[in-house]
Amino acid sequence: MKPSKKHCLTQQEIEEQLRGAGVQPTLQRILICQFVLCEADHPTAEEVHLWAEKNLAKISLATVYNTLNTLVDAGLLKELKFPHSDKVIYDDNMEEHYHFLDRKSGKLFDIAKGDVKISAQLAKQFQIQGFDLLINGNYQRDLKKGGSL
Amino acid sequence: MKPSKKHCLTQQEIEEQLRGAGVQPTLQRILICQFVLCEADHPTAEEVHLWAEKNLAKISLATVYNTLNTLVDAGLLKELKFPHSDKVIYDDNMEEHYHFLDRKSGKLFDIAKGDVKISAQLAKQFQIQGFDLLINGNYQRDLKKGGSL
DNA sequence: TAGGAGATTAGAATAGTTCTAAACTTAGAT
DNA sequence: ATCTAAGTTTAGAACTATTCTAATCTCCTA
Ligand SMILES: [Mn+2]
Ligand SMILES: [Mn+2]
Ligand SMILES: [Zn+2]
Ligand SMILES: [Zn+2]
Repeated sequence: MKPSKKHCLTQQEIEEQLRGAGVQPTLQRILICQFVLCEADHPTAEEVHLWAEKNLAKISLATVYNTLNTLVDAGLLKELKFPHSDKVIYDDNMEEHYHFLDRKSGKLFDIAKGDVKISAQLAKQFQIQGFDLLINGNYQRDLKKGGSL
Repeated sequence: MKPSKKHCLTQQEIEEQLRGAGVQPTLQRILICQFVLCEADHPTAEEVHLWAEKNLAKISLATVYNTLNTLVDAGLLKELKFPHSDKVIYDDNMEEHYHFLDRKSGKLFDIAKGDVKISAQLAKQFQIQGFDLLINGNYQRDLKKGGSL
């Protein structure tokens, strides 16, 4: 059970994705995509920048922000903000979905929309268009099956 | 149907509330409470400050922040943050409740917890402790009964 | 009616992000 | 291959919301 690489893409595939989204595939953008599209899990801009520094790339912080914003505008990334932090986090899961926040670690987990049912009985003035839901609680790794507390 | 004053309190009552919560009822704090507990609806610190300036009180911005934080710590106010804005908003509704955001106006409405049912079928690793829910959509004021679109 | 805790204040500091404007790179058009 | 214009990267300044600092002020109490 190794740290699942999610979806690994070759440099070629990343370049195609960028071009397909109308974004020039520069060296910096390809590198950042390698991280945010393949490796990272809900990273912040700061984390992207730190990763770049450690991985043979000196990319300015401005470029990190520029690139992340470009990817968001191109529809390859979503920008999210949660109440427990001031930092924007970037999400490569483009499905509509919710999140679970582990209070202890601060780690976020994707929750499929279908796993949650929300029904609201509101006055008819309220025309609902969408829900932002953050579930918070405790994430218990390594839980044995049928474990009593 | 006038702009319902929610719950109007006399200066005496405010002083009692403050003292009861272990907070010294200074002039500045009483004034700010008059606004946040009686008049305002999900205000930001900036709005509290602007209101003070217009209402015969020159209160420094630092005091506005100090007071709001004091009221939060004393349990008279809740501090909320939503994804559509960087500013903290203060909520005098101390019941657990959700919010509806009108996309057009940016206005927030309280939604009673009982009006919404949330049920999540998650893996047992996820031990749910609470939900942060923001419903967004369109608020249609002055809706006639049985209105077709 | 002093002493001292606590409150207020102006302004500096901070954090995350965006802006500015100059330098660099690239993609075409010759 | 060369030129040019458009697009990209960059360092650092600017910006916004909030907190901190440290001096002054207020108010309770002995
Ligand atoms: Mn953005
Ligand atoms: Mn606070
Ligand atoms: Zn996600
Ligand atoms: Zn509320």
